[in-house]
Amino acid sequence: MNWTDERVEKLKKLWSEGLSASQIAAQLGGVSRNAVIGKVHRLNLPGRGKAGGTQAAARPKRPAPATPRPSNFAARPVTTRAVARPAGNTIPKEEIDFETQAEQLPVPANGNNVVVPMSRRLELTQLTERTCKWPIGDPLNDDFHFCGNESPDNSPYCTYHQRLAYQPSAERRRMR
DNA sequence: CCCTGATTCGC
DNA sequence: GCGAATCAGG
Repeated sequence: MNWTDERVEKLKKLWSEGLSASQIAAQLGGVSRNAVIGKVHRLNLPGRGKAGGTQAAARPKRPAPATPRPSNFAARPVTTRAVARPAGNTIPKEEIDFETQAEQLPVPANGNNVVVPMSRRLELTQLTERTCKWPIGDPLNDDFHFCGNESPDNSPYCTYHQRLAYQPSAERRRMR
């Protein structure tokens, strides 16, 4: 597809709004994210400094053409060190007042321990073949998003939303 | 593996 | 000028 003036304008606009190259490519259509990035560079648009999700600056221009290795020298064993990390926590502030918790979760105690998974809050343009496409929220609202959790094989939904989507007759009868 | 942007280079 | 391949990083 050609880079018409309109498309270039849209590119500039979306890029300035901070959308990622792949998102822009998805909106423009007919181009890859590489094409978008290439065009951005050719237009001399400001790249993404440290914000959003890119670094890769100050790289050596050359990937080192060919290593002139002395034949009497064996390849040096690269020593990689594993550093112990502080281990980030994912503690969801459990400050629940036990006297106030009249009703915790509406989970039916009929045997299945179904837990509503946390969604990844993906936007439409970020969905891939492996992401759950279960819509959450009002499409007219600006907090509309998709589940985005991993879906098995080629299924459009994750294992949780699969059940909601297809509701096996046997399971449906047991409900409520 | 998913994603991000950056760079190179044959076309 | 274009963008796939590749690279580097989260």
